[in-house]
Amino acid sequence: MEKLTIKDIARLADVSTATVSNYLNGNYSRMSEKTRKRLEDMIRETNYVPSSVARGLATNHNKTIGVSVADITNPFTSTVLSGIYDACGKLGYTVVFTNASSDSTREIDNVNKLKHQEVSGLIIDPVDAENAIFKTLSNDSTVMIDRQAAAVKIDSVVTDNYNAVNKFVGNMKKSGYIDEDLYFISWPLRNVSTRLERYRGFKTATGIKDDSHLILVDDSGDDQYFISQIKQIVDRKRSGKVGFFTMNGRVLLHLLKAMQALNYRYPDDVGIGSYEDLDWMEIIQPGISCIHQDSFNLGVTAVNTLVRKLEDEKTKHFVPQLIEVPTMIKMRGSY
Amino acid sequence: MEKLTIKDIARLADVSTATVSNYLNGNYSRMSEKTRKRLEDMIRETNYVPSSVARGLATNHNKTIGVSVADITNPFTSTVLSGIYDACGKLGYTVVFTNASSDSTREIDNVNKLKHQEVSGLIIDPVDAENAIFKTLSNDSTVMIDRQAAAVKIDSVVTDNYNAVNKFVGNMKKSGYIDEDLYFISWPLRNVSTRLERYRGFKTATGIKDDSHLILVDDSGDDQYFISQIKQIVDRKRSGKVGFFTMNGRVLLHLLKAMQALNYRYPDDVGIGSYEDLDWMEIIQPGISCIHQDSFNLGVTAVNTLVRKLEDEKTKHFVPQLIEVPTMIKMRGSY
DNA sequence: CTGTTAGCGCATTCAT
DNA sequence: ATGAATGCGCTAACAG
Repeated sequence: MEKLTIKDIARLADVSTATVSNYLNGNYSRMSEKTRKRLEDMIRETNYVPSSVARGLATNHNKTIGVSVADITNPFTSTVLSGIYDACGKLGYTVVFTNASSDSTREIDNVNKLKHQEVSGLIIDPVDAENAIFKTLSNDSTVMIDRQAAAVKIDSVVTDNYNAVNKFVGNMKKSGYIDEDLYFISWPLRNVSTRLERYRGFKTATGIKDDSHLILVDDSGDDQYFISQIKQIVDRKRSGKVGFFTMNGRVLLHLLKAMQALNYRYPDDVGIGSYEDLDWMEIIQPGISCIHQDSFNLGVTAVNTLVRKLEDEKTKHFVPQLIEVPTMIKMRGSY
Repeated sequence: MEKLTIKDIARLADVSTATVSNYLNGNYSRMSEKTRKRLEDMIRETNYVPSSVARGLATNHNKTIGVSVADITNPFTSTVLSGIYDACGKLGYTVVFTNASSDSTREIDNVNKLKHQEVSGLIIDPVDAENAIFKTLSNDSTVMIDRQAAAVKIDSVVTDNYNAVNKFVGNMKKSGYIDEDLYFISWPLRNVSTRLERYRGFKTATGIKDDSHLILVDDSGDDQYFISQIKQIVDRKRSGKVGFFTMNGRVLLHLLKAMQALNYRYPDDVGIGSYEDLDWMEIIQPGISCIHQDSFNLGVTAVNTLVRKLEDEKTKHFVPQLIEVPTMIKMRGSY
């Protein structure tokens, strides 16, 4: 199958390329009903599809959006990407994909590459929302996802981290946990907005002002120190039971590992709650009560707000907005 | 920042665009050492990057590869994609991403879109490897991943499903399980090569010829029938313990759910093994012994074999190959 | 309503 | 060693 060009179609339909071009772009008012039909048939018969590359060159707008994700391996991220792809498809956009593997340096490379790739717009799920590279981006053609910068200069689509945790931990209190025996477990905060916001929600709910109830873990090294902290907390509990809230699924995994090592069981020995809802959380015994986020919708929303900006010719220099996507609490009996 | 073109560089360096073009393409033999230096400096200073769109139009080879995955939400898939992206980056290729969401119809759309997108090559993680659409693709510019067609017409990079399961189940036998009490749990086979191959490995290991030891589940509906089957099998066991091998992580999740319902515990009441290694498998108590596949490497291998074909001008019409990536057995005490 | 023409940014002969 | 000219496939005035 040789590739047809607009010239071929023009010749076959006995019109000029300009007319074909107009047809392709829906400018039907600029041709007779007859030639329109003729082109319609011609194109269907020949299965002709215009070259998006050539079109991109001519219009400087190729209907592709560049995506940079922090870590595609994260189940949250892949669902977001799924939403992005779906929404793009519906709007006729192509997505070129980029992955930072949680490395801020690679994130910079990715954004630069994407900029030079001449994409129409950018969606970024940032490793580091404060990265200087983002200051080189215009809010007119980019939106951020999940993590927001302290000073939002670019539209950001995020989950309602603060409110969700505030409410969830509030529920824990209602079922008997006291402030002094509630703890927030997280990756090192490192100025990452999701962590900060969720923690802020925890602090509001418990009224704890200092960081004495903040426990940190990370993926590197063993968990010896972490395990000893958990033990100490449980040993010194003030009330009947300690309640832990983990910042996400992987942190929860660390907690479960530690509890295993210490031979603690939930919900009897301690109570557990978590941000993020992963498939295994409803299978293990008992299921984990958690905050479920609609990550697919996050992706869709990002695309829609981006494309709205891209295709809105008149108004430019939009004022940066923070768009919060609601979450859902799933009760499964882990506290 | 306005965008520079090859013309600007030519003017600034006081040479013709042809010379700049030659420089960009590494044809240094076609210019003096002096102008070469000049261009080098010029380009660095101005931070000029040639337009890949324009280049694509001119050369009809845009250094982008199109990827169609069956389901980006699958952790296996996202790791593969990660490998694909990494390898592409190293080779200077861009990836345009497409997701079928396990829908064979969408897969067709994706492939068509990609073909018309004028990508240089295609990597496909198929929903249905037997899809007729793949017969329209040339082996010279595409490779398949994970699932293979019965008659391999396109290079396919897969894990060594058959051998891995054969060996794993063999190990189960060595530790006491008898053929009659070993069962293979799977999604409906539906001609999906990974399922067929893994099942074949199971049959070879156990010597069971018929399908009496094949149990099917799926994600739709409740698991009542499945649960009753499990119960029946355990009730009628011939030896001390029944051993189950699940075809992948999600199937394992169904089994665990059923066992919970039946109040069975592993490794005491029954033994468990699985294909696929997910993070929660080493956390739950006890950990799940399984077959770990290097999915990242699968992606990398796919890209390398694809790009080798794309850039090998002389030989075309390669003979389709089946490339097997080795797996690893992780013992964790679930049987 | 329809056709002509001049680019878009780059690669590639063919001259010089 | 270097440059002028032409074309890749399409869009966008501008004519007619």
